[in-house]
Amino acid sequence: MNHVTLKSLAKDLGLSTSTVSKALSDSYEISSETKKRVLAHAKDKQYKPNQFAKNLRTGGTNTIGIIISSISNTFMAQIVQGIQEVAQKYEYDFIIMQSQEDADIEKKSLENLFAKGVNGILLSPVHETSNIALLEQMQEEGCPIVLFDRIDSSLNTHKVGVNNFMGSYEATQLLINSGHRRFLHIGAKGVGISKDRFNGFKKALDDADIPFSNDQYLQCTIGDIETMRKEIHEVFSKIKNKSLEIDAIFGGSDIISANCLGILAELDIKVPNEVSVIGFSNSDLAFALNPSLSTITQPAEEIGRLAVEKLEKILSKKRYAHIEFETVELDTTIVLRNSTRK
Amino acid sequence: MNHVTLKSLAKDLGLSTSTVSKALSDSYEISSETKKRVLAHAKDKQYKPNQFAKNLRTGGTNTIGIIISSISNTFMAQIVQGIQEVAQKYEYDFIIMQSQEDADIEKKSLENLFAKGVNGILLSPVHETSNIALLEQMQEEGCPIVLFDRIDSSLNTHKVGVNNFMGSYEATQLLINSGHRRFLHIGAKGVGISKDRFNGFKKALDDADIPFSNDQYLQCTIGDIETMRKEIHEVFSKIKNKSLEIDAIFGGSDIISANCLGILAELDIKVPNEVSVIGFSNSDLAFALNPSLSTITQPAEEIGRLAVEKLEKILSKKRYAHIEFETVELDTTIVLRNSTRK
DNA sequence: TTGTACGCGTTATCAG
DNA sequence: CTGATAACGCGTACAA
Repeated sequence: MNHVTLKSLAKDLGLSTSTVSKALSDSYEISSETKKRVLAHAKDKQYKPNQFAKNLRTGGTNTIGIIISSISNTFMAQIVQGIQEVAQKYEYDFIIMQSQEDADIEKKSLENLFAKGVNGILLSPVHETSNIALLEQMQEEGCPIVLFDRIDSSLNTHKVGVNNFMGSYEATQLLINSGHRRFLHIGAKGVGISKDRFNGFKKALDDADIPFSNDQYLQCTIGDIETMRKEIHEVFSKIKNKSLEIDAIFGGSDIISANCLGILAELDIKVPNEVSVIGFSNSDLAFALNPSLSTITQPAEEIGRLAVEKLEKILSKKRYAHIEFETVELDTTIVLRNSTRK
Repeated sequence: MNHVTLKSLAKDLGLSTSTVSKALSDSYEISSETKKRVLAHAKDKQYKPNQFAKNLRTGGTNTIGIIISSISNTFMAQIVQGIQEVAQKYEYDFIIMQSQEDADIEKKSLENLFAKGVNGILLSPVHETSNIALLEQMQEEGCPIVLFDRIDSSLNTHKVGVNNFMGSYEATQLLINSGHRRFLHIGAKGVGISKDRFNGFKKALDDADIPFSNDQYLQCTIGDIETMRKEIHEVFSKIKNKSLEIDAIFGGSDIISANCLGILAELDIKVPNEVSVIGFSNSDLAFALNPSLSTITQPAEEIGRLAVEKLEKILSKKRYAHIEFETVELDTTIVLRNSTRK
C-alpha cells in the first residue's frame, strides 16, 4: 500500500485513470454519480496528486520565487508574511532566496529560480540597475517579474512599494513644525529609493527655507553592518563634540534607524533632549526602545499582498499579450513616539 | 529554441539521450572524449535539467521543508540563515512554512510538505506533543524529521537546540551574584523548553537559598501579541504600585524580553535602577535599546546549520536502516549590557 | 562505449 | 459519459 496514484484508484474503482483524473478535476465530461464515487474513494485513500508528474505534464510549477535582501530584516519578514497570505489563496508555493545586497548573488538566485521553472518572481532588487538585462530576458522567456519595495528599477513591469518621497516629506515637515532646524539625514548608499527619501526630505527643507549643507547627509554602507556602524559612529562623534550642530536625525531605513539609537546611547547623546530621531522602520521593537522611536512605517504586509496579486494578474492573462504595467505607491504612516520633541 | 532538453542536446551532437544523460552525470560508461563534447555543448546551450522530470523519475525532490512559528521572529530568521547556508552546500532547496503557534496550521503544513514529497522536514514544533502521531507516521513513510529549537518533543529523532536549563541557571546565578534577590520569571505558556528555562532559573535560586513564590512566575500567552502585552502589563503594574516586590526580571524568550522593556518604559519603571532585566533574545536590536538589554543568546545560525547536517545524515543513510538518534544541546552565551545592575 | 526502450504519475486528445 | 493512448523530460536496465 505504498503510493496512492491515479492508477491505483482506478483499479480499486474499476475505472480508467483518465476517468478518475477527470472526475477529480471536476470535468464536465463525468457524471456526478461517478464523481462522487471517485471523490469519496480518493479522500478515503488520502490520495495526493504527485506534483512533479503534474508539473512535468502541465509545464507549470505552481511556485513563485522571492528574492529579498535578507530574511532577518523585520520589514522584509513582514512583506513575506503578506506574500504568503495571498500565495496561499492562489495555491502557490514559494521559494525564498536572499541576495544579501550583492548583485552577483542576486543573479545566481534569479538563474536558480528560473531553472526551477517558477511561474514568476517577486524581487526587491539590490539596486536600480542590477541584473536588468537578465530580468528582461527572463520576462521575454515567459517568467514574469514583479518588483516590490525597491521600485526604482528601470525594468518595465509591475512595481509595488510606497511613496518614499511623500512619506519623507511629511515626516520632515512634522519635525520642522515642532521646531527642528538642523537636520542630519542618513541614507543607504547605492539604493535608489534612498534618493526619493532624501529628495522628499530636502524638498520639505527647501519649502521651509531651511538651509542645508552636504555634511548633513550621510550615505552609509549597507550589507556590512560593522562598516555601517563605524560610519554612523564617526558622524555622531562630531555631534557629540559639537563640531557638527544637529537637532534632528532622520534614518533612511529600518536598519539604519535602529543602529542610530544604539550608537546615540553609546555616546550618551540624550534623545530627544539633545537630538530628536525619526526613521523609516517597521520593527515591532520601535515601541520597546527607550525613548520609543518615532517612525515612518510602511504597510509591509500590504506590499507583499499586492505584489502577489500583480503577479497573479500577469500569470492569469499570459496569453492575452499586451499588459499595461503599473507602479503602485502606497502611503506611509508616521507614528510619533518619544524620540522626537513635540 | 525554446527548451533545451536531453533530447535536443542529443540531436545536436548526433548521440542518444541516454549517452548524453550518462555523460552529464559523469558515468564511468562514457568515454572522457564524449563527456567533454557533451559537457561543452550543454554549457554552451545553457542546459538545465528539468527538475520535475528528474524528481518524478528518481522519487526525490532535493527539497527540504521548514516549519517555524513565524518568519518575523529574529531568532527564527537567524536559524533560517544557517539552514540556507548548509542546504546550499548539499544543493537542497527549501520551502518555509509558518505554524503561527497553532497546532492545526502546523498539521496542514506538515501534510502539505509531505504531499509535495520533500526529502525531509525541519520542524520547530508548536508544543511538545503537537502532531506526534502524524510525525511518526511521516517518519515511517520515509520522510525524516529533525527538530530544532523546541527539542522537548517526545518524537524519536535527531534534535538540535540549546541547553536551556544551563543557560538559564548561569544567567540567574550571575544576577544573584550581583545582589538580586526578588525575581520575576516570565515564560511562554505551553512551550516545553520554557519549563527547562524555568527549572534552570529555579535551581539557581534554590542553590542560593533564595525564596520564591508563585506570584513571581508568569506564564504568558504567545501567538497573540496583544494578550501577551496585557498580561505582562498587569504584573508590571503590581511592581509599579509596590504590591509586588521585584528587583530582577527574567524574560523567557526573544519576544517576551523585548516587550518587557517596552512596557517597563511605558510604566516609567527605571531600568536597571528599580529593576534589572535579562532575557533570552537574539535580536540585533538588544544593543540599540536604552538601556541596552542584557541577554542570553542562542547560537541561532549554528542550530540551523546543524539541523540540516543531521537531516542530511539521515537522508544519506536511509537504506542502512538503524539510526541512533541524538539530541544536540549547544551552549548559550550571556551578554551583560546595561539593563542589569553590576 | 553507445543506443534502445521503458516507466515514473499526470493531463490532454481523440475515439468509442 | 468513459476509456485507450500519447506525451511531458529524465534515468536506467538491457541489448548491441
